[in-house]
Amino acid sequence: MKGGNEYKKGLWTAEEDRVLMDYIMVHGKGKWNRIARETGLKRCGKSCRLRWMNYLSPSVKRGDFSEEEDDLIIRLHKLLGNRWSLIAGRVPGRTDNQVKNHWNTRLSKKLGIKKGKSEETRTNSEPISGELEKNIETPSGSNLSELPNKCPNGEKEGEIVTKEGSQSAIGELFFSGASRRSLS
DNA sequence: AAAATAACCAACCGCCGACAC
DNA sequence: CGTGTCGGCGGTTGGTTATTT
Repeated sequence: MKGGNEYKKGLWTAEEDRVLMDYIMVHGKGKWNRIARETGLKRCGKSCRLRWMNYLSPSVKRGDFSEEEDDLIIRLHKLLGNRWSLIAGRVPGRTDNQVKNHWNTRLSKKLGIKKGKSEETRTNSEPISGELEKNIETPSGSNLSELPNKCPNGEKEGEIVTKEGSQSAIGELFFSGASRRSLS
């Protein structure tokens, strides 16, 4: 506390990125809090994780969102509300932070959704139905329920595993998400 | 051309659940 | 079994860039 916290804040430098990359190449992901201790990097574990997840990970796609991605996000948001990690898990190459930013800065505007009334986006009168589920398609055209998890290198991606035999991927999505945080 | 404003993006913060000790 | 630590999530903020006046 006193004496300040030894962790650095703000934008990452190329050198810090390199140290983080090197560590992950050798030790793999996880154990984020060890990174600072073992590499001398002056970043807390959370910051390292965020940097990797949102920027350094090879599975992160950069650049503009395509029309298909926009559409997919809009549909998923209708179903899931602000469950950004769940939504991002269904949008290949996009992170929760990217999806969240994209939504807040562009899509919500595009749809005329006002900030501050979050539940506006998921009206109570709109049940999660099989109809909607059918409408969710990935840019590649495959149905949501058969979408494999992203992350080509086999990294575990969130808690959403489309269990074989599961009749409703949406159900899985929804409840696994709902279990994390109380749905207010 | 300069100043003001808007838009965008990266990163931080606080909270919560899972897990190890 | 209780406590502490860690990882993950969603909301929010701050800095930078683009656009408008």
